[in-house]
Amino acid sequence: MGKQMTEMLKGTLEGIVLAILSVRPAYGYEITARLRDEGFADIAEGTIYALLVRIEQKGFVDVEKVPSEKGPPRKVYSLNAQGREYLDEFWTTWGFLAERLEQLHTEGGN
Amino acid sequence: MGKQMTEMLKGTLEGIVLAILSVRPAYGYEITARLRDEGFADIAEGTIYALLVRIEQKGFVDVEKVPSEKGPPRKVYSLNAQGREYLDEFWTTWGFLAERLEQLHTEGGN
DNA sequence: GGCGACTATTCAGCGTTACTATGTACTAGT
DNA sequence: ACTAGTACATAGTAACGCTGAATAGTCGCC
Repeated sequence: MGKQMTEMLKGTLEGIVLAILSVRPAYGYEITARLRDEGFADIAEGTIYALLVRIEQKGFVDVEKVPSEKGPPRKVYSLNAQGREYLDEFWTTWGFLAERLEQLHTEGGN
Repeated sequence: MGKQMTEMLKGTLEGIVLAILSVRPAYGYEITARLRDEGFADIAEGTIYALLVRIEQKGFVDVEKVPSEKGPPRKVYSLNAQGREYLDEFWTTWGFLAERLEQLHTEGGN
């Protein structure tokens, strides 16, 4: 992946995953696959799992272990109230940043 | 500043500064002040200076020392061809990310 | 029954980035 | 002198995503 994208994902990837979980619960492998499908081709699996551990420790998600038909049991994550609140803040922060950047982009001309 | 913003700025702050320089050359103190005016209230001076050193070392900017009427001489940075190219890439990367996030935001409903 | 392919999670070590906190230096006003 | 404003610099820290590898379960094929 481009280094630019790597750095840009810092802080936003967490929001992206929370946003995915806000639609419906999901487990790590599934999230990774979905991100790949949606164009984030090179996000490392390890990155997602580490992120999931982090948001669990922060208390943004509830976890349930569900047996899988194929392979080891899945850890299904679902967004809780605290996570939803944090996601709201995320959208606010993102909105501010996106607005500034759009302004800079049109200002700059190209 | 919120921790969310801090993390989100990683990777984008560099683009923001390059975008500012693409309009016209500027020096560190000036850039910091402008960012403050534009709502990035709590960006530390040290952050900008460190960033400027970085983009200089990467060869994205040309530097000229200009005496100031008040205080030490200014280091005026101007975007060069390589920096402009990198800025283009930045906008492409940013555009992709912004598109994905907007999609997620409307999908998520709130 | 052994092997690869797919599913699923975990972890140690690394590089990059922004923040904190502090220091240096020059000018002007009181 | 002293303070405020201008202007730049840097050492140390924390957070985050990536690399690369390990572990473990299930399935189908030869």
